[in-house]
Amino acid sequence: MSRLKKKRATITDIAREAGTSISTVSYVLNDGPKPVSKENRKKILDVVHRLSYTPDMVARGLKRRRTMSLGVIFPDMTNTYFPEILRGILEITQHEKYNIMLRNASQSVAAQNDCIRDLLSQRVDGFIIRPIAGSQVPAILCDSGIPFVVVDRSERGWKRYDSVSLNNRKAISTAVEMLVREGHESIALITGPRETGTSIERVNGFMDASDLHRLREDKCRVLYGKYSVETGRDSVHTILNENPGISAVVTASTAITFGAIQELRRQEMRISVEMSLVAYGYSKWLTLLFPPVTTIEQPVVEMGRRAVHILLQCIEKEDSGSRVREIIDPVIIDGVSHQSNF
Amino acid sequence: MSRLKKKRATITDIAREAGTSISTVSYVLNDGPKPVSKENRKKILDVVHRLSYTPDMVARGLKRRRTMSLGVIFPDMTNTYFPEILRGILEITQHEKYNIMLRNASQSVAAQNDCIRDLLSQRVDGFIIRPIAGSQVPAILCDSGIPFVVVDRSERGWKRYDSVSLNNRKAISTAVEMLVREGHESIALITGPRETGTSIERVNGFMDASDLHRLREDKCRVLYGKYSVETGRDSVHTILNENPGISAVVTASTAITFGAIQELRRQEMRISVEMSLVAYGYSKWLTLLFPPVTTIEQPVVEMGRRAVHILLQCIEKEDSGSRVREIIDPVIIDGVSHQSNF
DNA sequence: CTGAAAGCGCTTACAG
DNA sequence: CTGAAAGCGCTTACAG
Repeated sequence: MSRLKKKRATITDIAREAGTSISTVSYVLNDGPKPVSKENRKKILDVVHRLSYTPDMVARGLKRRRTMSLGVIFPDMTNTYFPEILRGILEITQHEKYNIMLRNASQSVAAQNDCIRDLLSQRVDGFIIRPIAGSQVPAILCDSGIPFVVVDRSERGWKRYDSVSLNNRKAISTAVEMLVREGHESIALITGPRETGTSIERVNGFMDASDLHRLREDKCRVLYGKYSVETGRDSVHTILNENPGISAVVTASTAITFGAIQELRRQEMRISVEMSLVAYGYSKWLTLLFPPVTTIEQPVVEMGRRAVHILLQCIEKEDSGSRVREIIDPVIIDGVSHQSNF
Repeated sequence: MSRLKKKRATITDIAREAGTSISTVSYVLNDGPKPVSKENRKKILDVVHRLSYTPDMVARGLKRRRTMSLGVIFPDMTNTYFPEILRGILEITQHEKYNIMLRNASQSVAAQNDCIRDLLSQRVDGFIIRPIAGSQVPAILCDSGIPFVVVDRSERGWKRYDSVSLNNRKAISTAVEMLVREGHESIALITGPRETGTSIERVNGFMDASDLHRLREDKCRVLYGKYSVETGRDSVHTILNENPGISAVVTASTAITFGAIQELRRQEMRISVEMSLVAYGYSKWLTLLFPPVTTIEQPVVEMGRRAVHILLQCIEKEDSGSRVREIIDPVIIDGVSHQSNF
């Protein structure tokens, strides 16, 4: 149980034991850049195995000027949305032998800058960043010359950089269309803050569909709030009080959806019967509610995967090529038929 | 937009510009181990700022033999349980200026070993590991002499090491007691695999309470399955068919709970009226269901926090001191009163 | 208070 | 096919 740090074998140990130079050891460890004779290779590999040698990636990183690690910055960690993106990121990075260094910017631009500075100090090879709402691209990030890709938002200055985001506009217009097709003419959208890019996109989607199907403006309604449970709850409350004609609701985030359902149940409104609901969100729990809620799914894991792909492109081919701007379409999950998947 | 990697300033650049030796630069950067004159300090700090120098943590890590990073290994990432633990871990590590290197062991012992080997190669200063169910402590981990702490499980060989886990036994007995106090005498527990340590603990908790309150064995029932939605669904189905006398259910995980609720709703059983339910789980969504479900919360975020604390103790004070074995008590969340928190 | 020098564990251009 | 040597960017014991 002693915690004495037994010193690990180094390339020098291997060389000594195998009776070669450290260069030769390195050549076999890296399969190059020089060839090594069969005998030496075997001798070296034997020793490597016997001493259970693992190369020191720190030393290698210093020498190669490549750490094989990516900085990942999210505005917070309490939101379950970000762990989902992370899952997608991790899936690819682990496969590609990259490390990620995760940071929480605590919803503050200052903290976000600290994270960037810190990660620069760690010598990450690239960044994946979900910007704080309304923030500008930090000078420190641009100046570094390190490639980065923006996920989930592309507002303001960020627009000029590689990014991957969701097709929020199409998602909401699809939701509305589904309801129209079911015969609804009086539909409400519950969405986030009025000024946020993502919310504007959602409202545009709502407009697209209501224009297309000539829904009467006075029979529809957009309610702004936050992407939160409270907003879902309060908005449903408002709708039931102020707009009794509304027969269907589109909820623009997972949290809003849970809040909305909660309030509908509390008011003993039977979902799908007295009030129809289409949810835009990502939580696997969402599809598990009963009665099943039709969900337009945010492919949030996929967003993480794509971000890594784009970033590794930038890092590995040093092409300062053209900007990549991916927009991921939503996935429609019919509440009822989806049940069988679980 | 050119991606030419502008070479970063090094300590040598700073020394040259400030007209001092690199030693002196290092002394001010580290506030020691030698004192530096006011003038030199100022000159150096000016240059540091002007060149926006950030120390190369890779080089520093190599020299200091300390990377300030912790390896974190989970058996999978699709389960939303692990991101919650991660959140707790990250909260502390970020504050303590540690990095984490996250790995997914894909529910395989072989992959788990690969992760350990890999992280050893990365020269992490310690490990936090949630072992694969039923796995033994990998020799490679013990032999490394690197400190580690086990989270969430403490079966088999793992028992001998620092760990932090949940008081699953107490959680379930508490759940049962709450139901007994409400007058229930015929209670079912829906839990995970019969052999797993965590499941055994839960069943023991169930026994504790039913013994204490002299519940008749033939009126109660324990249903084994997986910690999954399907198990929740199927078990409720079974109970309703085979044990019509049962008036209350304790669900032993979040996923089981969602499955159970889904099935109860589908069968049009009114929760709390025709069937009472106490859930053991962690998802914030859980408390948002309506009618509100009384929840025994798994303090899963706290588990992450504690794990880091213990590990940093081991790393920073090199005491090969006695084993730490923390067991975290559950938190009771009364469904109804909790509503106001959102 | 200051600095020259060794060294952390690697990679690789260079010479043989 | 092999190896001696320089160097990646730091820290720190040692000497002054």
